[in-house]
Amino acid sequence: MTARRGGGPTMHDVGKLAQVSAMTVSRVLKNDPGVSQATRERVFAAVDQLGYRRNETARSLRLGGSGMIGLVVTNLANPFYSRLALGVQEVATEYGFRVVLSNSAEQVEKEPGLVDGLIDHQVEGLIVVPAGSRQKHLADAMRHVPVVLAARPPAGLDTDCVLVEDFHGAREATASLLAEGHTRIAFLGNPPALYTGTERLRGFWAAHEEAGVEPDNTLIRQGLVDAATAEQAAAELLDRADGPTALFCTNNRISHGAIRALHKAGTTIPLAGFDDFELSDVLGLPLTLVSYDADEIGRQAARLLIDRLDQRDGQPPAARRVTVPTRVIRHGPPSAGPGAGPRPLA
Amino acid sequence: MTARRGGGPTMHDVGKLAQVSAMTVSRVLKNDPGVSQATRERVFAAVDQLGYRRNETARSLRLGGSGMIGLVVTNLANPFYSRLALGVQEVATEYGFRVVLSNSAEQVEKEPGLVDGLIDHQVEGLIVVPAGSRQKHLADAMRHVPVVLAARPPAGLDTDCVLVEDFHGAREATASLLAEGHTRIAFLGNPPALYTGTERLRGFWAAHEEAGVEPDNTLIRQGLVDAATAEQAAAELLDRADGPTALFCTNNRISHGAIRALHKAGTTIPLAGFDDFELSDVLGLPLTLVSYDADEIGRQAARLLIDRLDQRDGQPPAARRVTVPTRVIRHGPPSAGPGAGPRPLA
DNA sequence: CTGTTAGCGCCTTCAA
DNA sequence: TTGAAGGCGCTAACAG
Repeated sequence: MTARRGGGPTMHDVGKLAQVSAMTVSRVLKNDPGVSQATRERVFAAVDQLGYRRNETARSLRLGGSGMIGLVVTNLANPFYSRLALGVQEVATEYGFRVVLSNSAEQVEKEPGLVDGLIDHQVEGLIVVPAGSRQKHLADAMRHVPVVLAARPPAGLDTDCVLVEDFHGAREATASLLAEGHTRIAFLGNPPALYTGTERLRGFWAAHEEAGVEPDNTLIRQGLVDAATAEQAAAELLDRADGPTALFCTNNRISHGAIRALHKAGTTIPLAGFDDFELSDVLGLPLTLVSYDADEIGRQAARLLIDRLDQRDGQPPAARRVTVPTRVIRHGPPSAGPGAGPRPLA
Repeated sequence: MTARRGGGPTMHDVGKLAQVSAMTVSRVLKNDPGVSQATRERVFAAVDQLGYRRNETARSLRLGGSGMIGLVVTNLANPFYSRLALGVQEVATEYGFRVVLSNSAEQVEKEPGLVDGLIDHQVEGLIVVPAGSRQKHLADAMRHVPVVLAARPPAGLDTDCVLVEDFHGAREATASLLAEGHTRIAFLGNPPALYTGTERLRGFWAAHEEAGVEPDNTLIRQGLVDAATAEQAAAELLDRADGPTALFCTNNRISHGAIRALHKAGTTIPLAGFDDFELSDVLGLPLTLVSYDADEIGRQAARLLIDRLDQRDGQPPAARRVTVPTRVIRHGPPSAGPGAGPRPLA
């Protein structure tokens, strides 16, 4: 309640009460050894009595270095991002940094503003999952603080990033469908402007080539941005006489949409996709999911960033690229194979 | 890269380049009308050339008021909290505040430290979803800044909160099971130390009383903290000869655990619970879910807080209590009623 | 229209 | 072991 703007006791107030100078208070609070036990105690008592809290804003102004790192993601409601954020926080906390989180709420055009805002607030570094393909604002940001990218590679920037084995995972999951005899696999993908979009399509394609199967271009739908668009695309494909015998989805939201389409159509065909999700194992659907540790992406990104922060005075390290492994998980009933065609849902 | 601690150009640098004083730069950046167009342009040019960004830390030190509000939640990975966070951000941004997010990662004992840290960083107010039942640290916090509680009522504090219709929702969902003839409904609940725990149990109980059904105490399990503990509790109950014919779960994680237990047991009985979740409609289970808008909790909490911030100099408003409505959603096949007993899963 | 002075709360440096 | 001076970057309040 004391808190009208600028209220609150200062070190000076504490000092007055403890009958020492503000300087001594500062020393006590910093655990500086050169203070007598007696004054120490008086100071702590005064701190307690006043409910004094050190003003970190003033402190960082003086010291230079706010102890904060910024994290920019597009959509916290997507578990991928929230887990990533948790990973970042875990490592940041360990190294004494605070994380300031910004969320662009799916609006790509807001990202530059968020990045600028974080820099204005003196974050010492940034971890960004770029929402779009333009990274000019990140180049600008790098003039001020180190920037590490997560889940997307730099485009025209020279900096670190943490990536998922997008190509490998997509290839493996697709291969598993092909191995079951499927030759008409639909591809439901996010916009190709995104790295993950093209990379996962490449994996999909490579698996086909390796299996000697020609992908049917009419079964490839890109540019899906959420569960709703994915559901519609899936529904259209399923409705075709020469529809797919299996689906490949490039992320969790697209899988959700496709699953909903299958459900509404009252049929099921095997589905492979990126990102495991909660309850995937109880759906009773034949799922092949490419799973990876989103927390770990965040942890690694934080480590790369903090490492860069540690080396600020020296030669900045060359851009590094860290990869987080994927593994394929099978859920639900064994696939009936392509011959069986769409099964009615039990 | 320029960013060793304390680096970066200052207003003074900009001024020198534009041949004006730092004060004039300040005025230009603040859109102060009393500056000639010519100098304006020179200043902007200099800003551009230097890549200057105003130091918000110094600014807020001077102005008093950081423009930040703090949000403390236990687990961002839970969609309930991430949606709440989105709601807070939405309103905060609208009013020109930045949100600093802290996550206690399920460790109740970390919460006081997070709150203190946010205060040290000069947040102007706090929104907290208290993890435990002790709120002493929040009383301390209120000495410094206004605090608004979300999803839990204050205990021994005099401040605003935003609540869900816990009692009402639980009663309604339970009543719907009772109306189908179930008399042996298991209650799977979180720790009774939590408000939501007791409140939802009250609703469960009230529905029974109204239906003239005596709840079986041996079917009531409280203190479940995550999906795993819930799964185990559900499994034990389902294993009993005189087990329940329906389940009531007090939150999404407990529902997930229970659903997994049902799945592993290869049976299904109707399940009612708090929190709708993704794909709930596709599970093919008879679900009765109490749904509400978690974003809205965040939005309302932010509004209450900002309103308090606006009134800092005047008389602080009396503690307000806002309620977010619930509604009951039915998914999956119609309930077979209690007579049918556990059905084998399709 | 523009500049000077002073100080937000803290800490580094130097002196006692 | 403690204190005084000065300044981090910025901006109100007062000149001019």
